[in-house]
Amino acid sequence: MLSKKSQYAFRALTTLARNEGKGPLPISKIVKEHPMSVKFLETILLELRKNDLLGSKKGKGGGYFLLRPPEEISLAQIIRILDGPIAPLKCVSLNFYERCDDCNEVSCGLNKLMAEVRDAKLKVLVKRL
Amino acid sequence: MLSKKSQYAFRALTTLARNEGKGPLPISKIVKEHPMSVKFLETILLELRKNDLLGSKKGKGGGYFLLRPPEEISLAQIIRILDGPIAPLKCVSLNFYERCDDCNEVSCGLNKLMAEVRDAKLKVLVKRL
DNA sequence: CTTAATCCCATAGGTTATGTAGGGTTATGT
DNA sequence: ACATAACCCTACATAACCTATGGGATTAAG
Repeated sequence: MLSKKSQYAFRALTTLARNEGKGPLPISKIVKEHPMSVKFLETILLELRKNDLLGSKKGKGGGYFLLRPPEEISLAQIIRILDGPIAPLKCVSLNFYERCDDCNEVSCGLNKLMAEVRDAKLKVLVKRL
Repeated sequence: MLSKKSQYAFRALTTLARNEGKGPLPISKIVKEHPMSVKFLETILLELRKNDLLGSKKGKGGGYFLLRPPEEISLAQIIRILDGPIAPLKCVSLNFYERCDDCNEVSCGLNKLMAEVRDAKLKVLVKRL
């Protein structure tokens, strides 16, 4: 299940994408379009900024803006930052790999399937915003 | 991410599938093949039984057994019972549908994508065990 | 210089999910 | 009777999730 974090992030980013090139957009404006907790959105955008997806400008006239063109931003990136791995198991994750000690990765029938799931999900999620 | 519940269930079910037709298999035997908490597995198998995936027999010589041929059992069924919806959002779930009030389902760009993700996942998960 | 807008940061609470553990009850075959 | 095994209830520790609060730092504009 997609977390609210990622859901809200998706909505905020689409708004930011539509605002592309028009300077920073403050949280207050984003919330006007998508009713949600301002404080919660704040932490979300902060996290996206720390992961170099967004830039920000402080003070009056400040706000958030995309650091890359919208075409280069995908849901996969958002999810990886806010929710973690796309793969259903760490042992088949591309970006969050961890060895699993209770299944040997060679013979475990599960990780084969989960790798397929990962690829299937990715094929959809890498589409641009 | 797949829960441990579903992971353990998968392993237990493959063992039960291999034991098909040879009568009930007790938890003690399953655990011998897949080292895991007996108590935890107990609750898992119980849940699968309540959802008509498994049958059980008490007492000496008792244990668990599949209620259907292995070919008719898929990971999708296991996940739905133990982890819930396959779809990343309730509003696009086939088996756990719930209206979402903060996005209107017609124009929300997210649920379209998530429906695609659901289908992509399902295509893999409906394969037989 | 003052004010208002805005991002920034830390913390805390309530809820739910997760994984584990203990103890006792009931049914069954020998 | 006895041993085996499923069944059921409770409790707990940890983590994740979502929201809320209070303040601090920075900037633009008047």
